[in-house]
Amino acid sequence: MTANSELDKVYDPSELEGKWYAYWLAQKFFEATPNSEKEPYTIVIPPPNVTGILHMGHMLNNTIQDVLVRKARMQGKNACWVAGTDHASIATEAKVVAMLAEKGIDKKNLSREEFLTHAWAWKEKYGGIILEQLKKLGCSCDWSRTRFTMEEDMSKAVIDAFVHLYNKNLIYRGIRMVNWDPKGKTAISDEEVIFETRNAKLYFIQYPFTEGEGSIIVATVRPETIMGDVAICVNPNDERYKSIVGKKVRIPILNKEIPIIADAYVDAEFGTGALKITPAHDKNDYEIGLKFNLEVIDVLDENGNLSEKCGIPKYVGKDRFAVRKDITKELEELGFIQKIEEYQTQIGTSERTGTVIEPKLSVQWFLKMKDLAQPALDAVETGEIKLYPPKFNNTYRIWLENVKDWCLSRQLWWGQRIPAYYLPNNEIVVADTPEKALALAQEKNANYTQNDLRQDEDVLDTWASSWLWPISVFDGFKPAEETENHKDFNYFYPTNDLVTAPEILFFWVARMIMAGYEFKGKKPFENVYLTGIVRDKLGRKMSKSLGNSPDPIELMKQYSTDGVRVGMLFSSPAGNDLRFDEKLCEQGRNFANKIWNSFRLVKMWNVADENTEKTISNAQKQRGEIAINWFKVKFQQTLQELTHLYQEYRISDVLVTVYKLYWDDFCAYYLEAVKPESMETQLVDKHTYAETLNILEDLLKILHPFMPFITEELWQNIRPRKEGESICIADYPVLNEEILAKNTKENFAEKGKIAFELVTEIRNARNSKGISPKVTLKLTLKNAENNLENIYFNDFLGIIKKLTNVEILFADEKPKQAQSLMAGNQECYLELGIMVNVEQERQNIQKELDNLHKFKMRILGNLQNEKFIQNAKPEIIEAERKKLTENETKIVALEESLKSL
RNA sequence: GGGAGUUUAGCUCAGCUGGUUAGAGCAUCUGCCUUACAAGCAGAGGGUCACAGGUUCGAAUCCUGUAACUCCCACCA
Repeated sequence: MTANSELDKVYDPSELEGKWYAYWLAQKFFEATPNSEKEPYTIVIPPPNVTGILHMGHMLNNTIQDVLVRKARMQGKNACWVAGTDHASIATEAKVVAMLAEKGIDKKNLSREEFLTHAWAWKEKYGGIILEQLKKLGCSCDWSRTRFTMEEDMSKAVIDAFVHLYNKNLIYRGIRMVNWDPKGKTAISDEEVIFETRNAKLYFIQYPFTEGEGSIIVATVRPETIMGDVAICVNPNDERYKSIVGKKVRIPILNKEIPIIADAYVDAEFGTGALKITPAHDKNDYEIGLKFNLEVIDVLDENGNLSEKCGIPKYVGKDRFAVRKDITKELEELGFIQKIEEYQTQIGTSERTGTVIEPKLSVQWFLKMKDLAQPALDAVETGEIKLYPPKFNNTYRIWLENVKDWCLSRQLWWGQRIPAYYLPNNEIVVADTPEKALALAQEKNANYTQNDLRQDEDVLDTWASSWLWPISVFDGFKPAEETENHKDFNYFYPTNDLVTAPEILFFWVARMIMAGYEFKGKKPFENVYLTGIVRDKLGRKMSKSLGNSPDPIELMKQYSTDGVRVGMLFSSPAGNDLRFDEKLCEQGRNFANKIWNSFRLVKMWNVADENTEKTISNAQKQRGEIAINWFKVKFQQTLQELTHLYQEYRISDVLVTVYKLYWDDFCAYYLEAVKPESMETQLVDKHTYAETLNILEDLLKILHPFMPFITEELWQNIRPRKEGESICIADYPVLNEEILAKNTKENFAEKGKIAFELVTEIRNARNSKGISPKVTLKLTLKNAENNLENIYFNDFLGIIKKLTNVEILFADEKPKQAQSLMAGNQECYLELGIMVNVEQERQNIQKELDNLHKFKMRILGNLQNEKFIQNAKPEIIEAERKKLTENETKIVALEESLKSL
């Protein structure tokens, strides 16, 4: 009875995954507490939106984090991966408003408190979904540390930070042009505006001169804002208009007089070369308005409807786009429209609500960024913080050098309310609690009571909490006495690696760096790994609206979680967009299956005892011995490579390297070489068996960060394990210099390479002649002294025999009807047992000789070139000479075979 | 408009400071139900390294120009 029958032929993850994840949690393997004897390794998750559900971007991102964390944990570090969610003020508030609307509740009819009650209820009900999904992905987060950016402590940190910055005079209130989202009724940041190319119309409107005949024609896409016009601007060098600068025109319909001014900003080539200046509704116009000290007339209200100020009662309260139509019609009827052209323009829309953004003047809170940016700039410049790939350094620098002040306020309720209080005389006090605010107020006037204080209605931008994330998750803002003198913070901060999408390099990464230096005088992390964007096969970004994103949970069901994790990481180097194809997951699944079956094979074997040991042939034992030596070297060399690749964060290269080691070297060569001779007894000697288990165990360990579930299952079954043991916390293999040194002496790796090349040649010859692998062929090695020691790779002869089904002979002469093969410098003859087509064989050899001669000419071209000898590095010249010798040996051998045909 | 990046096999990507006859995986083709795995085994074919110049003994690699694509920033009404 073999173990074979106990194990399924196909890897079935359905029960394993849940079982092992539960075990890991129960054993608290992922929980980390400060321990001065262990080196910490910390990652804070980029907190997904609390409204979020897992998408392919998360899959990529979190798989990478888990690989890093699991590896660090196995390397004995105190690995701490902090998870949590972001309150995402706009997105969440939008969802809650929509949910309420479905129930027939209008936000307008709710008080702030009522609304927040609904919002919290919603959060409690739906907020944790994504975290549960991350567990499915196998993420080894310390769930006991899960945070939410709006929980009390976290919010307190945000408020404290605000007060700190305010007191440093870095926060100010200003009238600014902001991107107004009329649907969300909030200002949004530049980064949240998406420009879309849309078809629009360009209206050519006449503004008649106040004196004399004629008019100036202005091209605009926004006729509904003419009531907000305060000037017409032309380029000072524009010959057409030079004479009229300083004159006045009348706004059609409104009949208001405005001046013609000149400024170099205006492009004479565009439209008519005349621009209407509407400071309240265009950023550039606003700038010009400031320069010329022009009035600002805001003709729109917060809903995007025309306001009282527009001066035409019938339009007041009407939607901006409706008014555009109406006013166009009216202008046309009155003859003010010269023409209307079709026009393509970039229109800013809100990332969150999709509405067309309205540039709007409003009072907002701003954070001065210039000083904060400097340390962040330096940190990356000096390499104190490293970005992977480094190509992002440039983008980062340029952005920070031109950083603009950060608009902190949002006209929403879901978020941290701005801790600013207005006094009856409109003075402002800022403090973290109403009590302290009152105290401050009373310094101004002792008679003030709490009732005199009116708190600002706005909340802070979501990023005002996320930028503190690496600090606040470790309670870095809490007083020392509440946190055992910042025990967690001091131990886990600065964190090690941050893994995130390049889209939020500025929103989030740069700001976290600023916050780190500003509040703690220390960087928040050392390395930033920027992932690529996950796209579909056609290169389109995956999005809900396109419906081109697969459901990650379904994928994991179909291909196993390990399979999908592998699929995500195959060929997705840092910073490169990933063109996702389910084929990749299939490949991952196949790999899992391969691993599964290699394990089955080993499980089938029976270990020899004292009695049976002697029934095992020496040949089998010898093969085992050589294969073990060879593979151990191979493993060490790979391990060396992996260290290097991990250091450079080349995660997919790590995966591909391990994949090849497992599939090609371990399965195709090692296991095939070591396999028992007798399929009845399946006997292997003790030594081979023990070493095979060791090798398998090491392989599972280096695979574990990528494929946590299958590796745990197999690791648990390799040998008996005790409760509380796990591959999660097993020691990651360390480099063994001894094995590598031994190899330099004995050349296992190189000998194996030549031997396996010969194997391929033999198989190829067999294959091309259509000879079944079952037929044993004769392989004769040319060997003058008939001395095994003369053959460089003699240790591997047994393995060659096993892998190719040949009988190995020695002779000086080439047997009749044999095909010549070269293994390194060793000439071999393979008898295929069929008539060799002499002419065909001659041609083959001749072709090979021609190639060798061509190559020889190239080498000689170098070696006979004086300049090459003068300029090339000695080791290059040496290499060329070696090539030449090898080339010549091969030529001699082939010429001999040609003669003997 | 400004800046950055990319372009290597049918596809996705390696190729570090110039020095093997340019590599891998997938896909394709051929042959195999060979005593773990057909989600597999064995083997093969496939590239003027985007294009044009230049530097060099030597260029996928460095320089210049051109083209295509991508991203970021700005936003000509």
